[in-house]
Amino acid sequence: MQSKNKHEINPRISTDCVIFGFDFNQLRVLLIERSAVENVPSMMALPGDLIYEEENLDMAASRVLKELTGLEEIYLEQVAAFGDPNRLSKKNDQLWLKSVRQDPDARVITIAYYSLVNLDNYAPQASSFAKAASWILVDEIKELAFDHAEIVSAALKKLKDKIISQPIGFNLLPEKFTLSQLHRLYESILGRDLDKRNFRRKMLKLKLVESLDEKQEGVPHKPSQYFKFNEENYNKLIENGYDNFGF
Amino acid sequence: MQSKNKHEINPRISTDCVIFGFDFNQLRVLLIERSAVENVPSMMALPGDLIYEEENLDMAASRVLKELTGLEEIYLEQVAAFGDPNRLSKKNDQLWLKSVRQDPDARVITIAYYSLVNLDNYAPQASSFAKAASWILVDEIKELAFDHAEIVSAALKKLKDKIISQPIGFNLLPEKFTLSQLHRLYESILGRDLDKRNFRRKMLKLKLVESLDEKQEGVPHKPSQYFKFNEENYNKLIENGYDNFGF
DNA sequence: TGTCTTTGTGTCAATTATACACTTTGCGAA
DNA sequence: TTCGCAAAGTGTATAATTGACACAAAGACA
Repeated sequence: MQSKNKHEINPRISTDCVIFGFDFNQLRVLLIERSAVENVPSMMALPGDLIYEEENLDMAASRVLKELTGLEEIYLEQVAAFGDPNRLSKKNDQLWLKSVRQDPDARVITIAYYSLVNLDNYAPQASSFAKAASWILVDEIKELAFDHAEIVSAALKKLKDKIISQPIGFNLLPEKFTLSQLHRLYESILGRDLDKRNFRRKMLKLKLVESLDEKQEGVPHKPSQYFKFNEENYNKLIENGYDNFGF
Repeated sequence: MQSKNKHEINPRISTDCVIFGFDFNQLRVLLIERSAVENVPSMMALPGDLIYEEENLDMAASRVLKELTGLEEIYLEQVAAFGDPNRLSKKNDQLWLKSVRQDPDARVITIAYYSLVNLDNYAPQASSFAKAASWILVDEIKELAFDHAEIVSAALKKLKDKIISQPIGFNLLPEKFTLSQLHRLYESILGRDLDKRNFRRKMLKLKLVESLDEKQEGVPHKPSQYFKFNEENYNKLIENGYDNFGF
């Protein structure tokens, strides 16, 4: 780690956050709008910024997320580092950087993080250099700034892998939820249908949810039972090394 | 990504490589020996160094690995980024850095990579600042420089996750191998026993190995059949989204 | 020819995965 | 009031997979 020569550089380091949210129907990602500058239309991007001196990477990701979108207290997990020397060199990205950055040609390596939230609990408030922050349907993302589309894909893959092997996903739901909501959540993330009866059977057998004495009201169909997440059983399961949730 | 203030830094970026090798019995990791300096005994470390300007992260990892150990053409996969501001600040690490680095206090964020090789095919040759490079049993690693023990743990966890869900591991074996060797390989990585008959049944059903018309010779017991990896079937399996190898 | 060592093999029971369709509930419109 | 609607909720049969378990076969060597 100590050799020195002309090739070496001090690149800049940023973090970008891929926050997935679920609106009871579809999976969305929190994106900010990059301001339009001369000849460059505005464009959606992941919330991300450079890290600070005294921060570790996790802290940097949390801070940046809060600064750009107002969201805080979100558990973030690392996706990967993205460091292609050309990751900022698409023409529009370059033009944009030139108009807003002091050192537009500096290489930037980014550490991507992801998380899952119940988007009803988080109303993003754009600030700092973000012009807007909003929840965009994953399926409708077209072009993103820099290599952010690639980062979103990598984060989504990570999320799929994780939800297959571990019963996460309860963070995305409100305190009380119905099994149909949970079912749709899993289908949204995995991008495929899951049999309703088999899904319910599995969930109930694991005892990760317990039914409340409360039903939906005012719906024009049979009201569904509300459930809550049983954190105690979840912790037991994880302690026992259970890592095959099996979807 | 463009705000500017006093907190921001240009840290240095390195890569560290966790190369796992298998000697037909146990899992080992390729470590280099960090030179002793005044008052600091020599210490084992992962091969790692700073990245170059024009390199992407994968290329940097390959180059660094080659420079320090002579190993090349190894497929490396990212583990994670490690960027704690104090990751280089253990006392002995600091003393060592002061004696060999021009800027011992610079913060260094490292991108860790890992791989698996058949160690018979790779005889490490220490060079550059590595005093020695050798294959150390994973179970016998004691203290490593910097946060490298943490990095090895993270890489091992990644390797386990991967070998559970995907039939990797053939890269670790010679072109022809016996099912017992493959069996021991899996047991070494997972750190637990696997039933011999069940293991063989699963391997043969997946058709990832095919038997050769060749047996062991000169062994003082029943000679075992040689097999080879069937790459075609492996690719088919991966294409079909098969991701539950099931160990 | 006997002993040693590792290879190689089959079955049964338990668990898990998959496929599949109808009844129930409550609302609101006619 | 009753009818239709929409989503909730429920059971079973079959196939596939897992896990546990013990002994015979092959070849080397003494």
